[in-house]
Amino acid sequence: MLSERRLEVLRAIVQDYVGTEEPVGSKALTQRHDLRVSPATVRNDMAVLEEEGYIAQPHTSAGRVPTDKGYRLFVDKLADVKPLSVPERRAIQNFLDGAVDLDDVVGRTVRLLAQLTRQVAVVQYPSLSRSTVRHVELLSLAPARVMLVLITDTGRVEQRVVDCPAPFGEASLAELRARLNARVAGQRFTEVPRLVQDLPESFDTDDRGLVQTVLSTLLETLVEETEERLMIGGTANLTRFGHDFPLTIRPVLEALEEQVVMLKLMGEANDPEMTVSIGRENAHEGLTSTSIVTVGYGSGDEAVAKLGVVGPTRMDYPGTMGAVRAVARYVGQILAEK
Amino acid sequence: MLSERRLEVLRAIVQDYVGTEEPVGSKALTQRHDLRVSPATVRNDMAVLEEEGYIAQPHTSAGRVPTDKGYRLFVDKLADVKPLSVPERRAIQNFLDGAVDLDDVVGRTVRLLAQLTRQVAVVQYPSLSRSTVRHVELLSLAPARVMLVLITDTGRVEQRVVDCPAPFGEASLAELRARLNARVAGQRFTEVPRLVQDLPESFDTDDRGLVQTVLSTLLETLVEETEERLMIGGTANLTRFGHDFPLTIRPVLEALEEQVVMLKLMGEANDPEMTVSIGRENAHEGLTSTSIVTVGYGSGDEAVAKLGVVGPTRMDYPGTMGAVRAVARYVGQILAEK
DNA sequence: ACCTGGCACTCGCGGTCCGCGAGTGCCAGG
DNA sequence: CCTGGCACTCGCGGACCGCGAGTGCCAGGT
Repeated sequence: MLSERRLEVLRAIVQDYVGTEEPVGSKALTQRHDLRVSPATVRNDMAVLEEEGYIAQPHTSAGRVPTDKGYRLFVDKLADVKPLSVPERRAIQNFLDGAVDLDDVVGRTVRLLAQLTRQVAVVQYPSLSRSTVRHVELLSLAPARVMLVLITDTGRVEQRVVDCPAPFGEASLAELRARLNARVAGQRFTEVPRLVQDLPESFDTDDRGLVQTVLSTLLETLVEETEERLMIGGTANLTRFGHDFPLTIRPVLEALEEQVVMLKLMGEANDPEMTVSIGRENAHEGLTSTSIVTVGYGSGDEAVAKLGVVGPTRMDYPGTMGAVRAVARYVGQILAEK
Repeated sequence: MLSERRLEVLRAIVQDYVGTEEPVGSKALTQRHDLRVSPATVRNDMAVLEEEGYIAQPHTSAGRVPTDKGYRLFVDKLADVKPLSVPERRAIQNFLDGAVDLDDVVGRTVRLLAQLTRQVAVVQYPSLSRSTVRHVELLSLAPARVMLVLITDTGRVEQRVVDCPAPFGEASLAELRARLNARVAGQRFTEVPRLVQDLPESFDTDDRGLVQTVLSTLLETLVEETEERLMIGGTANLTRFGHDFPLTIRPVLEALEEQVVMLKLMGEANDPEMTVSIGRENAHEGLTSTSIVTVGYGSGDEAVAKLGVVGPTRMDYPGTMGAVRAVARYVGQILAEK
């Protein structure tokens, strides 16, 4: 176990390095953080920290730089989440309050988060898997064609065109619409399959084809749309990454564009409070020199989706974590109001 | 006016520079493009071309590089749009055919275009202003609350919640739904205001409040949604931009994230065939070292939206233009099938 | 009038060399 | 266990330089 002072030294190294982006030496450390000991002592501590793998030297005779393991310890033990200032909070609220629909809420959240953290922001659309059905609408487009519209309580609307095996009457469609809604309106998505299971049986044989086709499309839509989508913003902030540009930035941009990748990574972030995934902890090659801060948000007590930021491992963790948490809270409020 | 051979020299310079990314000298030119003249002659031609502003030297004693004006001439007079190969065409079609809904079509188009051109792709959602109403659906959510769902012929669905001044009966709502659809279904957006103008008068005074509120929300939605949105992809290709990275790439990323900026730029591209905006011709600071190739696409004869790519001024214009045009055509076909 | 080979000149690029200084490890003494 | 001192390492930035690609110009040929 590391002594109190050594932890203090590690904390100082992380803070300085994050600030200056340059390897930090023993002398500079003692000057900027009154550690009450001499550079020589700090050097010994640093030797130990290096031995243990918390810091490393880019080259002999250079200062030290935190390793992934060092950041890990910093985040777990040494950093306090930095709360936002009052004006910042007010700005968040004002900005989000102007949103008119779900797309707008997500869009504003992304821009906000990117601006606050000066990093790349990623916001997942509220998941459908935990939401409920507000209404299912069926419209006949042609003798054997139905448009199915699904409206959720988070304000999302999905629509599909269904081709039926045989023509059907307007009355049958109205009947189906009524009975379907009676069963599923207000219910959770996950409940729907069970609730509609015996619905075809209660219809005339003539209409079974229609009913079954519509239902299977509905269930498909529910499954498909449970795959979340996300919005990304602030990629311009990647340019602040480092000097060794193209090599670092390219795979990051590629990963960000692969929504599947991001969804998977965010899916793995399961801490109810907040998850920080550092460097090589990220299960994706292109993101091994980035850290991802993720937190869940939701309209009520329950999280329905996640949001977060992607930045260099060398980032301001306390500040970033504070901003991410604050934004998640306010978005939750906004969604609850809707 | 420039002689035939000088134009030929300019074309050769553009082609070589695009290929090698390095200033091209007189000797290399004569070797790679049998111009049937000696390097010295080419040098004289180059001197003239430089005098006229079509090419420039980065430094004395370096090769020549095309200027914006040079690319302009190249695109206008010297370049033939390069058609895609058969396998490429087949791949496009296969890829786009798999799309399930409008979002998917746009998403796939973006990825396709980015991959084909190896540049940043921008695709505008089909504009509502020229589309027609397929159906308007009204659902009562609460005694004085209606949900309005607008379905367009391009497959887009918009929804709004309307709060009415007073409660209303289910029958009134059905009545409104029927009459409203009778008037606007199949009609263009732009016609809708005229068509519904006298609708309130034909209802009982009791229901006028409902009718008017719903109608005004509908009209609002039409206006709001005429503001187009767009999808962007392939930003990772920006890393191939050049060596002087951060300075070039940053403003481009910023511009791309400002949808307003991109919409404005695309809006200015009014050539029915294809528009190429080169370097400083772009009315946006951050994009003065990029070129934008834009083309309209649509489900029928008429263009409903635009798509294109953003890349360095030093891009393969014939190839890019060919890819952009081909993709626009296939997307048009897909939309028409829906 | 135009093209061409020859020639002197320019100048960026890449390589080498070197001194400075920040940073280190170690040691002996408090 | 901390500290000041000391010798050592080594990356960085600047100075220097030679190569070679590229140029402009000129005189002679067609």
